[in-house]
Amino acid sequence: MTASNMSVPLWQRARPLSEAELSDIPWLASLSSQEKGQAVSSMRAATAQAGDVLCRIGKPPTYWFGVIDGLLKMSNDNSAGPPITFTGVPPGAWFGEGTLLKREPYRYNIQALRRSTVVGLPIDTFHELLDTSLAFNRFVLRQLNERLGQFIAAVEIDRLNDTDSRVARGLAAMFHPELYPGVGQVLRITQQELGYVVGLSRQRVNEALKGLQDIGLIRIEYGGVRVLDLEMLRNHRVG
DNA sequence: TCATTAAATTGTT
DNA sequence: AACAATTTAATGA
Repeated sequence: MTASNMSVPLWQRARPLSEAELSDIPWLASLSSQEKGQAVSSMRAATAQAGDVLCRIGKPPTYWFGVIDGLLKMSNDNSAGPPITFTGVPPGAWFGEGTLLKREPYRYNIQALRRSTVVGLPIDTFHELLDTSLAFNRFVLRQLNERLGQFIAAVEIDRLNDTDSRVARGLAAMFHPELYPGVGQVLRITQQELGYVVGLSRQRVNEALKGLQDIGLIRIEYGGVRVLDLEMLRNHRVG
């Protein structure tokens, strides 16, 4: 899967957000009307094709990103060390605040696994909202806290180095209701895409999914997975 | 809206 | 990696 575009042209095709898209953004509702206007007028939506890169390791921070529709992955390919996918990035996700806060270069790549609708809030607006809006601060803080919990869980599972558990954790992470409110009970992801996210072959993912389905944690659907017991999926271990 | 066809996805070897 | 079976998406009457 090669990137079909160069560094930034994704945002040259950017457009204002539709009403439906705006209503899908959870933190907008808690802003004052003035702050909301500020955010809405500076935000841009764009369609990323499969393989498009939204941000690259080492590039200066430009936007706070949101996913309206589709699927992205966060990884460290083409950096020193082995390629590792940190997580899949499903609809409802907002990310990049850590990099923006420190005004440091991105530490990961974000790439579209399939055609996706993404939103960018410029870094300047991001900081203005941080300086003026208590509600916005609360959202960002909660976001950072929830994600910290996810990464701790990730380290825990990776120590076990069990592939079934990696699939379970990767799935459970993307079903996180606070971080990814756009997902719901059914995550739209193909087994091929899940393979990219957890770093396994499609065949291996297929076997792991069947195992998870047998013990009643998920139901495999065409082009997606339905979660039946998120708590058990999170804590899944072999044996 | 329905039938037909093409494309995508899955399950299996 | 390749294959067949199944599901969805697209097309046009």
